Amino acid sequence: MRISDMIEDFIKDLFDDEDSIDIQRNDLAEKFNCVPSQINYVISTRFKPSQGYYVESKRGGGGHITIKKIKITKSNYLMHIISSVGDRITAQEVSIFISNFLSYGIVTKKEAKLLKVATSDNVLTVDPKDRDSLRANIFKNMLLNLVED
Amino acid sequence: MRISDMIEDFIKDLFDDEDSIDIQRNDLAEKFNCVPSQINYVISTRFKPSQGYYVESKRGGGGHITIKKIKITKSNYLMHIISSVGDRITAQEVSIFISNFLSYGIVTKKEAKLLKVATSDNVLTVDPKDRDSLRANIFKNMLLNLVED
DNA sequence: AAATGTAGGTCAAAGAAAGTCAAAGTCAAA
DNA sequence: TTTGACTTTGACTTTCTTTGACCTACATTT
Repeated sequence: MRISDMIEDFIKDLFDDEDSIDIQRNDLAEKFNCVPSQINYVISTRFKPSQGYYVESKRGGGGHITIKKIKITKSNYLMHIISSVGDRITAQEVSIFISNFLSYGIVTKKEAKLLKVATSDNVLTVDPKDRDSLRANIFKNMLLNLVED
Repeated sequence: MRISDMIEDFIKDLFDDEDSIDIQRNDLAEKFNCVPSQINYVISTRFKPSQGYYVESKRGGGGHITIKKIKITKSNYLMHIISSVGDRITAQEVSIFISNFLSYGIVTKKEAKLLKVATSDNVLTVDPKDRDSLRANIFKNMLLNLVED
């Protein structure tokens, strides 16, 4: 079995009822006798939004990586959307999603506004060729955090 | 947990209904077994004026540090933040803003999560040198949408 | 007024994590 | 048997925290 797979399993076992776990990259790397960056590899390939995970981290003394698992019990509608959105998405497509969310009543008006503004062309002041992938990223991660517990 | 975080929490707990507190740098340092300048570090990273606090101090015998909470209404508060955020902002600064929003009760938990996600380093997959200005943009625009009509 | 003691302030170096990226390796499928 | 996707590795980078040496300001004595 590959090291990456073992690390993946190990991390998934840490979610024992909890829906959020904390790891230290270096500790984990040491436990598995691999380079620290392999932990990043595992996280970026196996704990993606499309797989229902949200990741954040902090560097420096006391640094750590937090992985949150989204419970798919109730509203798997959002989860379904998240995994169906690819690597890139236009503002127009996002806006269609959002109006559907609104009409299904799965987001509030305010949440809809936040989603919209954070993914709008005006706000995403980056090279246009990179905009749709940045937007996809922001959109999916925001949706992850709207999934009900 | 980091010492700096414990000191931050300790200080925040001192605001028990009061909107102004007094501390002695050396006492606090001793309580937490750290060097006095660590108190300055905590204050300068977590209690900045732009984050809704303002700080004054006095040296010499009977010296002390006073930290005051800025008291204003919700939309004024947001407007204050929006105008005080410059062209660039780090994820850390945003995250402090957000925890203040939460403790002032001016955003819901979900809104806080959305703000955080849409401005986090992990999600803003752009050239790091452009990240802080993109973040400032997204953040300020999202806040504008939280201001009550 | 000068000296002394008591606070707090500053800044840079050292330390502690995590992130990035590309090269090299592996392995199955075409 | 070549190709291409996936994995492993490591050098280098960035971010955040901790520490300490030295500085400045105020108060109290002499």
